[in-house]
Amino acid sequence: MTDKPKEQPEKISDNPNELPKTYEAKLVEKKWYEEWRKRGYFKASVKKGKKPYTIVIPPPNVTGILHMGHALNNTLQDILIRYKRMSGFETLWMPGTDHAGIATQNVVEKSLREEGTNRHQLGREKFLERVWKWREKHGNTIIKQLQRLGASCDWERTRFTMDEGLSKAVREVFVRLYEKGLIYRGEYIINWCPRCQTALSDEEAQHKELNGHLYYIKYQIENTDQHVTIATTRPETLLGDTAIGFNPKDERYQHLIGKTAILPLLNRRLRIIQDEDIDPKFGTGALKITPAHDPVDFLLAKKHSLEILNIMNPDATLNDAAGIYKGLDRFEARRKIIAELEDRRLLLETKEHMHAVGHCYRCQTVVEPYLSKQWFVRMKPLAKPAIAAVTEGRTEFRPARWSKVYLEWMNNIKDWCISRQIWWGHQIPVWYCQPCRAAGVVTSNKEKKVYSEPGMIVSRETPKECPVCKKNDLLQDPDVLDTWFSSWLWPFSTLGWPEKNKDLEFFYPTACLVTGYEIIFFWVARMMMSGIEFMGKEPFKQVYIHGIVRDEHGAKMSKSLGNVVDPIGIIDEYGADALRFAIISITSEGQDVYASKEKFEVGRNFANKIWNAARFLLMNRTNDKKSKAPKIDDISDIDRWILSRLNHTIQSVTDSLEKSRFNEAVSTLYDFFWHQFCDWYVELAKPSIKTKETQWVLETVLENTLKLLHPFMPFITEEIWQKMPHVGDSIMISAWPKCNKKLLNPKIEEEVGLIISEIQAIRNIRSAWQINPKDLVSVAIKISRDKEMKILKDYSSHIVQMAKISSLTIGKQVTRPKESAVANVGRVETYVVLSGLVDIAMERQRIELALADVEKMMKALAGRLSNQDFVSKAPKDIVDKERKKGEELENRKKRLEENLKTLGE
RNA sequence: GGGCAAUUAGCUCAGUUGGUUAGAGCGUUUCCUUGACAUGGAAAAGGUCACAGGUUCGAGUCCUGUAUUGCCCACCA
Repeated sequence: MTDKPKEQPEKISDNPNELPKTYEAKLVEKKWYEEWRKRGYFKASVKKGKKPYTIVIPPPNVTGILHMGHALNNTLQDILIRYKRMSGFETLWMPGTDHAGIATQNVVEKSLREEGTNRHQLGREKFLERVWKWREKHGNTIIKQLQRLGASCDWERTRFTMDEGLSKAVREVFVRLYEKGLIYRGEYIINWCPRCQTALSDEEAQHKELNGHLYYIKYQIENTDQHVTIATTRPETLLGDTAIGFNPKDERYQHLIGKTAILPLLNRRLRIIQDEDIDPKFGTGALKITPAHDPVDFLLAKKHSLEILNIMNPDATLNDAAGIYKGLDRFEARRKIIAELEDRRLLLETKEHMHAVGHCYRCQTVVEPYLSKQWFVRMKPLAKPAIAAVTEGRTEFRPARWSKVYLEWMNNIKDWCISRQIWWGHQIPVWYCQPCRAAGVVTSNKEKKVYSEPGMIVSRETPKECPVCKKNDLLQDPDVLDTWFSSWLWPFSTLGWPEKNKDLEFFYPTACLVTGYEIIFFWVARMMMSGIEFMGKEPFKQVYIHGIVRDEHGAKMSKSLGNVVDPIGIIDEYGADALRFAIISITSEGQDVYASKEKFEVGRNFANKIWNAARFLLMNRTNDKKSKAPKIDDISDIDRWILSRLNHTIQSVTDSLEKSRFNEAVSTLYDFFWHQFCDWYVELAKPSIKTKETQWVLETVLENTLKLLHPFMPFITEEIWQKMPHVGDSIMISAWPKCNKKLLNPKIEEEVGLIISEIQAIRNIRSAWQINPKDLVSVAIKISRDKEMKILKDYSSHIVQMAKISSLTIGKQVTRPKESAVANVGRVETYVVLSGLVDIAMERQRIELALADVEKMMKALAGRLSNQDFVSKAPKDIVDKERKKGEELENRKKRLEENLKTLGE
């Protein structure tokens, strides 16, 4: 562990036995990652004549530590970047982190709490110093972890949403939108988190279905003995009621018109109003109206000029307006009020009631609809072109169904509450001139018809004085902006905007955004709007949405559930390549991923297989230089076969990558390398391994496969490639393989397919009769056509070798040897001599089973072929194929029947 | 309330213009420590593709409905 590798990666060792027995992922990963960085392979710059390919990373929170979701997300991006880099693009993968306002503030506040203090005792300035210090110390964790994953980001460009350039972009955007009339301030019901004590946007309040109660409460009608019953889920809010209402069409309540109701417990007088928006079918049809604590009620209050009474403090305890309930927490108040209503027989009924309750997305506290003055962005005008961009196909979602989700949200977009009552973030670039504010003097934007308040100054730079009174008694708005107000600028702010520069021109717009569906609204949709608004172009051509990584039971991974599979742990144990390979292979397009530690073993095993196969080839190398391509006529059919398979694989993997079907690419490579190359070609080629031709084929197939694997498994492929004879400095910057169509050879594939089936058939018999793998058997093959005769004769030495045969007879006149078992492959009949071992009953059973199988297929086929509709309507080639198949089956049946007859002879 | 996904071998999942005998990994069974690899090799067992209709010569694949599960959205208090 302690000794460092002293190898010189660039140099090709002369020792043919150079790969260590096992793959040391840790050492190799460290070595190559440092080397790649040192050589500047990750760097991107404006290069005329080259096509750009840009991806911006979804900036992880500075508080983040790498979880499987990150591992998946960033592996996908790295695959695209590495693939495009090898394909000749100038690739930029722009990295960075997000300051994550509330999340980060929460983390630092927690440590303050542990020290027995809080941010208010510390004061704003000292607190912010603390947060910056925290970021210095911990903010790089996730970046380092991404590097261990192998991410080929241009790290020298790393940005942070609160660095100077991005802060400038934020202020620029705020001022521009304000001057366009798209930012305003106002008093509305917003989602309030009483624990974080800040406003949240609608998206940050996550609705969860909860099993609550519906309380039926009696409200008395003034000066009568009548009453009206009202159902509510939040009885404590009745303290803030200022009216009750019903639908004007609701006949049950017509007698209430002109009357006044009495608020239970507090005995306040309540107006009775009528409104179309009140649903007569819910509860009793009568509604208690609490303007300061319910968005619908707030609108009704505005419409009917009702009094608006706030009964809550920011921490969700009740305030003075709550009278004797003052100081109680909202839920305590609820219990107390229910109890008192019960005592006074004002609670008529309590029903179970399922309803959706908003929760803070950062701390899971139940949010409170709360009346307060906040800043908002008017979204409809921004949404319009962002809708068109998707409906007109300039930006494409993958899988396509997400565009529906996006459009649904965009079409129903609401204004965005962007102010937060926390300290960590971009402070709102608005100042108030205290004297002018007090005097009611409007200080800015008198001419433009935009929102303004007395004394208000909206400015890109910190103003030195009031433009009107020239005094410098200015106070900045204490609120900060929503974290997403900086993230939504990410695709261009990271490239230097609002400055105009070559990078922006070259690398914007980006090619593909890779992200999970949980942030389509938070981030993707908003980037679309800002990109179009400020750059005049959609920020990405494609949005690739992947699933969420869950545990093996489908639960979200979380520390508290203890079901986390830690990617760094997997990297430590199995290697980054194993992690990358495995996570991609279990991720099919758009589906959630269910991860467990065992699933990563597949990746480790594959890496091990690659390593050992490469070690074997290098051990048997006859030449330290790159082999020269032999004449195509000099190579064997087996060689042609694997070259055909290789080119097929190149084509298929490239297609899969172009279609973003990553798991398909990975499984194609797995199957090709393991089951075609290792299981068959390498085994078949062993006798000729020292020949020039085989050397060249092995080398060529290995090198090209390593290249195809490189985007998925960058480290092991580089390590092996460097140890192979090679041209160039690194596999990372080598050219992506191209399919050579001339080498695609269906005829050879069919022939070798027959040989493989033949070997498998003999092995099957050996296994069924429990012949020891060491023992050789005598085999006779009867063929009926010259075609098969030639193939089998050509490959007879391979069959002998692979099926462990002592003597092999091939011919048309072959008769069944005594005491032998039979297998049929196509029209070829194979007898394996079992001298002494043969058990007639068992062999009969084997043949009868095969016969039953054939008959079943024949029956199905006969049904199809006798169907006139099929014969006349299906395409000719399909019908021909079926007919041919019928002949084959007929033939096979005959042979099996004959075998059954001659059994025991 | 609206929408979206999923339902295929014991388990976890692939299967994209409908067309051979529906595939993989893990697990299981049998055999093998043979000079690349036991993180391995050879062979095998295992599926009425949730259910019910429909379209079609032909459906795991397309349409309609049902059931179960999961997710997202929504101001029925």
